[in-house]
Amino acid sequence: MSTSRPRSAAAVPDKPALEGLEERWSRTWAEQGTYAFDSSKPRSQVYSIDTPPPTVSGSLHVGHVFSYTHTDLVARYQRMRGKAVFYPMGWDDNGLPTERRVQNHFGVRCDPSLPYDPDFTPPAKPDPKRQVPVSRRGFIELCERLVETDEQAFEDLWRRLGLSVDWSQTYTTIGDVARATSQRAFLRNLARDEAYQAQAPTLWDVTFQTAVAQAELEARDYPGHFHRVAFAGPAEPVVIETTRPELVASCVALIAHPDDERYRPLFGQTVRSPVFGVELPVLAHPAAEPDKGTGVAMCCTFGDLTDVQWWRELDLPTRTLIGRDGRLQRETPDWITSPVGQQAYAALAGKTVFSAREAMVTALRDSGDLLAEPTPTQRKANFFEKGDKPLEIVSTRQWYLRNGGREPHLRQALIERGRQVDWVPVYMRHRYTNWVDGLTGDWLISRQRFFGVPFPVWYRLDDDGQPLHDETLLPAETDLPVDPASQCPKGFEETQRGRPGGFAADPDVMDTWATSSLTPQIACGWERDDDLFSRVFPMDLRPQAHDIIRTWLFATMVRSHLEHGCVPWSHTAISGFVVDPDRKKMAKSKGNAVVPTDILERFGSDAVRWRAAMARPGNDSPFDETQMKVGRRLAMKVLNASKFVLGLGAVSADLSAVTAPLDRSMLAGLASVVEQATAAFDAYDYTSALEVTERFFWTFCDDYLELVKERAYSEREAAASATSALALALHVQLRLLAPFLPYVTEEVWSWWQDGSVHTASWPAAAEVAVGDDTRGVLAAAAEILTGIRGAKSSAKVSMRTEVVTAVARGPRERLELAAQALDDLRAAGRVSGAVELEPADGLDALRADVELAGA
RNA sequence: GGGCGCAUAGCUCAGCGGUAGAGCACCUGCCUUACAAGCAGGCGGUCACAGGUUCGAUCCCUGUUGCGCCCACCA
Repeated sequence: MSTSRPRSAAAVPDKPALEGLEERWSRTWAEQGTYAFDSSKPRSQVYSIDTPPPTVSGSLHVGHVFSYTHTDLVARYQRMRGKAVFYPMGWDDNGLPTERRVQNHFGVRCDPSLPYDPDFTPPAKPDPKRQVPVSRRGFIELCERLVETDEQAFEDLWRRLGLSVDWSQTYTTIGDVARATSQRAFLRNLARDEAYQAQAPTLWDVTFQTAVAQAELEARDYPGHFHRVAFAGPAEPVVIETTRPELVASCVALIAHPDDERYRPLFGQTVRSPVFGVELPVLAHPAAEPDKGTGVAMCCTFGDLTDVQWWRELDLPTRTLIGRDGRLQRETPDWITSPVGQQAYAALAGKTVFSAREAMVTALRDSGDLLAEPTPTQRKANFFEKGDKPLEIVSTRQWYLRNGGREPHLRQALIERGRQVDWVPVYMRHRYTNWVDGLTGDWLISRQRFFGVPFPVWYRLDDDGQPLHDETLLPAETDLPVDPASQCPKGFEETQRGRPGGFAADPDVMDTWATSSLTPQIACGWERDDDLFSRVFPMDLRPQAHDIIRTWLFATMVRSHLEHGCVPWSHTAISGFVVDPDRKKMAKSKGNAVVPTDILERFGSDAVRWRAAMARPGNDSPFDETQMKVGRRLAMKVLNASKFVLGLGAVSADLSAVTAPLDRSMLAGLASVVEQATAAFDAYDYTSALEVTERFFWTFCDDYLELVKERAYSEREAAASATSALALALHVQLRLLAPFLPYVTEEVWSWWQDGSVHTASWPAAAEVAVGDDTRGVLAAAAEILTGIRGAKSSAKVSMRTEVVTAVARGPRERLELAAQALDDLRAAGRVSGAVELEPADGLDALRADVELAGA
């Protein structure tokens, strides 16, 4: 064997077992730095992976276990191919989930207006009703403290699963590096005019009181009612239909389609709103749909995105009614001028949308303008994916990043970037293109939250203490990360904060995707470690699930395109979900999630990995425990078969000693398996690589081992051919299986080889190449053996039963192949007499007719 | 309404122009000194439906139906 030095087989245990392998080998790998990244390799010899950072305040379920295993299979294959694998792990501790968790755990709340107190200690007994305020910096410190334990638990699980991550390469999405990177990238975007701020209608979550981005929307069914409402027209009442009567007071126009004959005479005229008596124009716009409702719509600022379009394109006034807290504004709007209208508004002021709607329906009923009882309907409404109240549209000042939503050129460029990435599976690219094509605006990156990366921006204050949004004060890149709430801009004193003529910090934080879109830059050492960056970026692989193509994948593409002018990675592999047996997505909230530690405990890591490997990229797979048992059986079989092979004395060999046709035939088959598995892995088709390897392995065990063991046991010279072939086959198969079953393969490797199987080289077909002359010998012999076994099976006798005579019939060429392994066949079939070979060209398969002893 | 995917044995899935495959489950046997968490053998399918192309279609094309996911639909 060329790659490593054989040792004696004395290390083979009597009773190999799976128990204890995870603990032993994961410790060894950690101690020996088996998976450490070799940062001296040039880019061409590096394989770098943009691992998804799991949300640490969430919990891992078996779906994570599967998808992270998929990535590890590729990582292990590339490592064995000789690549230095850059395989970092991040922890996503940025954003709302951690914010809530830290609040509950420590009994604190973040108040960015507070100065940083380095001696802050959270309450000894957290009281959820009395959360102690803490500065943003203090809050981040608490977060970092809390996630440390979470991260340790996650790391323990990943290590146990056998992920070959380089644990010295970890990052968090709220740590210094991530904050500095996010702020640096933002400052660069700002300098290139890719980031800008604007006062504009914004999708707004009233619960979290923050703006949300298009990518975070979720349309859900929402029950409502249609209300037929009359506006006083010049002649007759104009009737509209609305599900949001509470917005009548913010109505700015009635709008119908320009070609709609029913309303054409009204265009240019005015109507009066019911209850409030506000005079409103009737206007024409092609976005109005004649067959919806009554064909004429009430345009409010803002009820939905069509309102925004009308407002913008028809240059309508802004009559904001709903505040950031989701309640109708308390002061009577100045556009309601009649005393009756003002009095009516008083009944709505300060109410939530829900109560205001009830009150408004009463008012309309009283005024006689509600023409029919409301009829129930199911409508779709936009929700923040983490929220539970429909989004409102509120005009606010926000930061945006250009993402092609408004610029066709940029949009096309980003779609083109999507084409430059190899998608696994390919059809997932459509989801990307589809999403980019459907963008309706730029990426809103600011959030009115506390725990996140703050915008590295201050504003100069005017003489009244109001921020001058055009006069931004920015930090130097070398000073990043900054917390503008606790640090002051260059040239100012902290005492000038909030004072007229002084400065104020931008109060917002970045969207969590604005940070996680930079995982390649964070992990690869962008502007921090130029040498590393040049060796690992652009990366080779982005593995992720299909539900976050529109968010994480797209956002990462945007950042890389804008900053580096290239794609962030050459490949992306999209995992499916693990679903429950009813095909529903597993989620902790649904109570159908399977706890990974439990599964690993019961079946072992290799078994779980085997099951994960059977799920092809992009395909959802149902969770089924019986499948885990199959993987466990394979792992056990590897231990037992290896023990047997080594016990036969097959520990060292060279190819030239393999002379028996049966042995050569087996190796020829193995050479083909190596080629197929390699091609499959190169195409990221780990499932096929496993299938072809596993199929061979079972044949190897059930047919070849049975046929050859008598000869291998024997003292004859022919034994050397068998033991050499066995040793070669084991050496190759262990490496083929190593990415899938890292524990048992490492265990067996340690019995007779030095070093780790995981740093051994991926097998080459040449290692077992014997030429084609004996191809088919093993298959033909196995076929006759099957016939003999079948005869014994139907006679319901033991396989040990002696066969007196056997006659094999079938195509002449197949018989001739089998003839080359006749002695082995006789031994395996326990044939005491002769095995006759009778050509029968009418048959297309080999048959065996046997006479059993004692029959 | 648009996009994408799926439909093959009871279940999970391969195959994708030339007479239907695997594993699991099930049935029948076998303690065979590597493995009973094993081994051997077996049962089981008009490859969703309807057309078309072809000498030939599970496979290619068109349509239909059903399922899943994504997006749009908020008057």
